[in-house]
Amino acid sequence: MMVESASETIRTTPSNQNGVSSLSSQSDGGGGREGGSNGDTNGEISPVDLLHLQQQQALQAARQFLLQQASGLNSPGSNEVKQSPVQVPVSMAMMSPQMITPQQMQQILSPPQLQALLQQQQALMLQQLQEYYKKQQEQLHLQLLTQQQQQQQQQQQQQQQQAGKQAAKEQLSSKQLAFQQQLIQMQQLQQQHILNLQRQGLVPLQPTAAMQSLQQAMCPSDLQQLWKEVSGVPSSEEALKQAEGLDLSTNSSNSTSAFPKAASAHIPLHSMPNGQSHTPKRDRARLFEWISSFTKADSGDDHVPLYSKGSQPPSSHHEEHASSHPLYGHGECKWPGCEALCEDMGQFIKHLNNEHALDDRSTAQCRVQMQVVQQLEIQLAKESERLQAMMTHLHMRPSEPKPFNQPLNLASSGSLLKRDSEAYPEGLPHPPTSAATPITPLRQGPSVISSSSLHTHSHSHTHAVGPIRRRNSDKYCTPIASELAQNCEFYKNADVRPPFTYASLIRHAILESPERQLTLNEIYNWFTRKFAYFRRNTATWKNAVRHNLSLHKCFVRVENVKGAVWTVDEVEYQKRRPPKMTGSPTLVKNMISGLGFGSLNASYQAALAESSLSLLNSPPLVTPTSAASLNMLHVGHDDVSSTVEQVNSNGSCSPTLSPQQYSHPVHVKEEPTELEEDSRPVSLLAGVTHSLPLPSDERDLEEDLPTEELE
DNA sequence: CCCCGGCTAAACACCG
DNA sequence: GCGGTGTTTAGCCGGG
Repeated sequence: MMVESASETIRTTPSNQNGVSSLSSQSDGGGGREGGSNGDTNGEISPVDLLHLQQQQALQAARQFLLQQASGLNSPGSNEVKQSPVQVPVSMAMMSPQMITPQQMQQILSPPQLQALLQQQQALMLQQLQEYYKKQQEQLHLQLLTQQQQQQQQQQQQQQQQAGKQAAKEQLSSKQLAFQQQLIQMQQLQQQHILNLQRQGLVPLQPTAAMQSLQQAMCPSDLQQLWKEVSGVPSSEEALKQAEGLDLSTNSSNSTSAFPKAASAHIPLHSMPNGQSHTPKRDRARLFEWISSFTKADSGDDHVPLYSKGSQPPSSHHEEHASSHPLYGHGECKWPGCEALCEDMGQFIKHLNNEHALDDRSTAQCRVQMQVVQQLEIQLAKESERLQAMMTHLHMRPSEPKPFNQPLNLASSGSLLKRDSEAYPEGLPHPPTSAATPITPLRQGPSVISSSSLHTHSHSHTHAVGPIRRRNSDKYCTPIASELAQNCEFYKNADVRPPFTYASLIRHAILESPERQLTLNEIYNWFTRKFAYFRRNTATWKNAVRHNLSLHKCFVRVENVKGAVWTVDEVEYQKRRPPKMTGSPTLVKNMISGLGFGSLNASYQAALAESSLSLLNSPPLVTPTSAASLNMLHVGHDDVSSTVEQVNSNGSCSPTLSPQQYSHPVHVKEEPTELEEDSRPVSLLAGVTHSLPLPSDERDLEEDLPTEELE
């Protein structure tokens, strides 16, 4: 009796984590440190870490805010935060603010509030960034001036000596050039940082002086050239194929490789929560808005002629609008590869809506553009590293130890960028700092948790913090594979429950194995290997694993020579997913409303990535008769990238459907007529795999299936 | 309120 | 008998 009541209290401990935990977010920076169990305190701070810190700051501010709210100190005032009064639960109000986890924070504070708080932090940070770069530039200027003075002096000496030391002189002027180069690079660095922040929704989109100088530094023709390099031909199919090829080819490549390859891989992997492969039509408008804003962020402000030839002076009759639309300028459309002439804004808008509507072509072009941007960022990282080395070599202090009182060590910006771009081993899709993956609120969990509430429940291994409803994440959180890939190190070291269901974890473990089959013990090992969380309470979760294996039809036990192994019946797994979830508009709504932080962009970003995931599913490598892969095409689920794995990790790619190929299944869980039911999706998609489908076709297929019950 | 999916706990059976 | 494995049931919880 005593035991029961005790366990009961344990179980009924606040389950307030509900969805939020799974809303966890981005990732991580730790993403790629492979080398070991380091707890990672190295001196350098990557941009991702920087963002984490920023989030922490925001959360800290939120805590203070919360405390104020709780103690009745409503700040008088006009802030929008007030428009949605905080409902602080009593229990919360009694807690020390430091006890409040980010999840709770997210629950307590309404998105606008969080947004506002975050924006405050962002503004601060942006300001600090700018100050930092300003200082750097000043230093460079100073150096430059010094060099010039020295040069002048030396020239005078030379003139006096008449020695004709031409060599020294040249050396000096080359030095001068180098400094000028550094100045430019510094500017670029600054602008890219700002761009990053903006793209990630961390900084409000404002045209800044930095932007303009960026455009001066990066001449449009270069970008144009880049675009052409990436997309080859501006035609949609070419672009699509290009993007597809890129994505398929570079899962394990690192970012320092050749240009087109480098930037790829991440986009689809960061795609969205399960089932989001279909963007509801009503969301398309917003998606378009997002894309526009993205482009805007890229191009900065009006006269940013991303792709303009700049030959034509802006006509006078489309001042405001013309100048306000980032895709329009100098009388022509600046959509990548378009250059259509539009006399006025109205015509341009019409053109935009007609020619660049939200379809596969535009999506693909947008993706390619993302890759362009990402590649530029990678390039920036390298240049920054070089600059750092140069400065180090020249004994220039990049900056004072603490130029301004902030926890962010921007001094190592150069090298930290390097880390982000180069230090991701084993093909982990390292968390991009770019538009390709803005901070996804869904992944804030790990990073946030890791900093603030990481080991909060270490004092007792109860479930007070633990039992997250993984289902939430399972429904609309990030694909498990990409999530795991990104937060691999995080979960490995942090005692945080992964936001996935046991079933999806088991499935992932099995699919990850070379043979697509694992013994129970191997599954156990995978859990303990991958998750610190599963290194304790073994009885509990092992029981759960066994329970899941037995319960779910998608797990098939196969007798092997050595014993029994478990495989995944992908069809069954997909069937488990409620079809309603795919593409549900409420899904996006939930995410947005539940998250706050700039999740709009993230959501649509993910949606975009997801929508273009169909490219990855294009079947050239897939056995056409594979019902499972077909199924995966149309059934969105949480583990989108698993489809990628299907293609990548096993060339033959007969995804786990036939355990017989290894041995004979002993007893499959009875489910009458389940095979017949599959004929429907197969037939619907039957034609898709036989030839490389036109993207639009595939998209339509993909889209019609789930949305038919929505619209 | 009901249903369903997910999690935990536990009992039980089988087997080496 | 013991431990591992596998199955099944029950109860709770949160979301739809």
